[in-house]
Amino acid sequence: MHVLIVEDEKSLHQEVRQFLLQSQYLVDSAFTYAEASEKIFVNSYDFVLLDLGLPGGDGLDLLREARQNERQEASFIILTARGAIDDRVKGLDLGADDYLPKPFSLLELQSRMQAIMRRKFGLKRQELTFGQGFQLDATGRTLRYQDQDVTLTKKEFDLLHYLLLHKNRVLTRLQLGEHLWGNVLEDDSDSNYIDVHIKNIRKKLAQFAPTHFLETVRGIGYRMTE
Amino acid sequence: MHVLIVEDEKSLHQEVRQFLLQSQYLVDSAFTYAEASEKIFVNSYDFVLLDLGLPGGDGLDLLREARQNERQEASFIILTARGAIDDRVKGLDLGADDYLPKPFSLLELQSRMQAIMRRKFGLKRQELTFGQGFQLDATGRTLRYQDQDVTLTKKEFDLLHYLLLHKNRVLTRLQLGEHLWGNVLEDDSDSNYIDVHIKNIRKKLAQFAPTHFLETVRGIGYRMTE
DNA sequence: CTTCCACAATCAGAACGTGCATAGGGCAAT
DNA sequence: ATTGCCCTATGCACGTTCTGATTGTGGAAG
Repeated sequence: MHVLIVEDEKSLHQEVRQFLLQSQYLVDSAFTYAEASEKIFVNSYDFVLLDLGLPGGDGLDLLREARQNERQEASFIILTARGAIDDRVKGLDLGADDYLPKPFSLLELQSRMQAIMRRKFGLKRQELTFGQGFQLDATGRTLRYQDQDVTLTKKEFDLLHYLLLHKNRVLTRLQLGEHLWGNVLEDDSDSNYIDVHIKNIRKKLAQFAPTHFLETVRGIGYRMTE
Repeated sequence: MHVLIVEDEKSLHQEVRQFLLQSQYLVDSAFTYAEASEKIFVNSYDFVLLDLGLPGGDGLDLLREARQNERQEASFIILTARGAIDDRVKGLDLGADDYLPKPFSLLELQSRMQAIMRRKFGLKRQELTFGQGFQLDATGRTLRYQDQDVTLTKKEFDLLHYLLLHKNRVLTRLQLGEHLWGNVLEDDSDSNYIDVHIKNIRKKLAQFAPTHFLETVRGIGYRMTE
């Protein structure tokens, strides 16, 4: 799931960002109207969290713009201090998916996002399958092989999940470290804890089926294929 | 992709450098104003990561200088202590491509660079094709011939990738050495490790199709054609 | 056309680096 | 106090990269 946060107030922005990163979203940031406009145009997001009081333009215009582009499938959630019913109505008219008045709790944000996802994808959960018979349920945090449960620890699950979200891309140890451990500015390249977790994951999965889908890319990192 | 890091604070510099190297960028370094100015003038970069608080001069002057040189195509990303809004505005006015407040996450840096690249080249995924049926995916670090995987080692992949990025241009051993090994100006012409790698690449590719697209240019270096 | 030389290609093996396996200690949750 | 998870440390094995010697080749000069 790819999310764009459009919010100029730095501390709030950072807070939301951090939270979403921890929830396994891929997060992108925009602080101004221009930045947001460009990113929405260039990338494709699943969600756009949109603050209305932006420097450089009215957030609602962004929404309008985006809705005119039919290729755009992002769900917009409007964040604003203005409790103004007016904005709310306009926003929803223009096709916003939900509306969240500031201040809001991160948990509320999360539950609204999940609600939208349910709406969007039916009642279907976020399920990722791989390697003939494995099925990872991100919301229930379970992994199944055919009909048997596979128990993973938290870190193992997160690591596998993250790799799975980026199927067919090589992820470096640094990238993994940053996402899963938040090592923002640390260089523990001398540590091998990621390797150890990978090894443990492989060991657990190998009880059920060969694990060639979880590849080592020598000198770079790891990759899930298929 | 060739990046110049301009940052006097050593540990941060090193960190970013390490990360970018691992992300397959070609990295060059400058610690002072003078050093940076010279390197920007002499070389051509795709990105310049520019710290503003430099010994020997104001970083913004560097940006201004560079922008006056129309042959200069580098994208500038400004790195500076959080909250200096003034600098930010000035930087963007002068034509910086993006702005990153310290401290920043390496992933954020990467995603911004990718965003800029998308803007610049309109690329989504870096896929390069060559020689009737070969397809190289830079993000997944895979090479395919029709539907079969071709496995290359790290150096082989990087070398091929680099040649491919400069299709139809002859690359000298010095250029290749400089970019792939960071041998800035060394006359180790007595070593033939590049030839060896070329040979190994040819050997692997030849299993699938003739390799006339990878040419030797006698006395100069190598070239990918088509 | 032949000779000759500089440069490229090839090859084997040495040196190096990286990932894997394993074990154990610290720490948090219970 | 006990359990289980996460991280660290270490040695090993293997794949990768580089070296140096040798063979092969294109092209300029005679």
